[in-house]
Amino acid sequence: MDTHDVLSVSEVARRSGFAASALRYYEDQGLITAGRSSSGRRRYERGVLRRLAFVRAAGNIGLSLQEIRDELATLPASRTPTKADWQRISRHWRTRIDDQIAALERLRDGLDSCIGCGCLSLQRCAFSNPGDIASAQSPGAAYLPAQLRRVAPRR
Amino acid sequence: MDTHDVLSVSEVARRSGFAASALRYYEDQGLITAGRSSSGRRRYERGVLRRLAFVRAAGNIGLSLQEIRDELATLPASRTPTKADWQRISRHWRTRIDDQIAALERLRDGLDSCIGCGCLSLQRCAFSNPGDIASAQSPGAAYLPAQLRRVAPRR
DNA sequence: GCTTGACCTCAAGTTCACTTGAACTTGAAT
DNA sequence: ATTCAAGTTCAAGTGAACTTGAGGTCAAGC
Repeated sequence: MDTHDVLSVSEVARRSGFAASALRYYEDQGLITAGRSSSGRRRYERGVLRRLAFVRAAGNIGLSLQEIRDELATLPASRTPTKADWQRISRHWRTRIDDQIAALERLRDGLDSCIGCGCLSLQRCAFSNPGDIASAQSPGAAYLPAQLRRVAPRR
Repeated sequence: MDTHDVLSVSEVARRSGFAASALRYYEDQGLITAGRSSSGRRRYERGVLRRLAFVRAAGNIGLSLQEIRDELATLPASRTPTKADWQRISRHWRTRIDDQIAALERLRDGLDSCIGCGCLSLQRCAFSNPGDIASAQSPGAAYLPAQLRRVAPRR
């Protein structure tokens, strides 16, 4: 079924869990590459599965396809990534995840303090203060990291 | 500047931090309401600022506009929400945030274990296992709650 | 009386990450 | 020989959450 370590679209789709259309899209976007058979069909090297697993994992921590492509570009295209490669990337991801967690914790704490103080108006509440009201003593809406945040555009 | 406790679009935009176009959109979507002046201009009651702060906060924890509308609908439209109203909602949000944090922590732990074990292939790694490889001993990609997850469609 | 600026409506555009559909070719099996 | 599944390209559609643009109204200030 697998002639020469080369995979068809449907095989890659099945084994990666991505739809064939997504694979074509990713190729279009430069995240993966594929060779062609004599009749024009895509032929994937097995390494593509590693890249796709990477894509999924990166997506799971909230990276955009653009960012994923950039990060994939830092992995040497052909050879299997070294431990150093992986550690560099995972440090990056780890930081990102930590930031997200910290942001959510701040959000939760803000919510808790809102319950505690019973400030129902939400207007002077640090939890969602968008810069309303002259008494801007709160730190503003700096609870979430950019990717999660929906902030009042400053002024 | 504020005649009779009534606010213009630009005032609400400034004080809520939402663009005027967003305010019109939210009205269209039934998240807020506005009266009209004799010449057809929007006239907002001050309460709209509370609702908008609510919208922003809810958006920050990842609720869709649809969900926000549903939750706003559980607040009695006219009167100021009671402490009980707020506690019911905030319990809901609190749970949601906790889930998100827990999901990210699992993701981080998965990442850490990947660094530890040096499994560069990402293929049998629980961190991003998309269901590839017969040795499906890992729990699958159940790391993130639905809203954050990008899972391999099962089969 | 005229310009300015704030406002109005409604349709269409934007971004992201894909999916869907139409129209066509290929390789293998019956 | 024909039928079928699997593949191809390219254009257009999807949905969420808005924004932008065109074209028009209205009240106030000079």
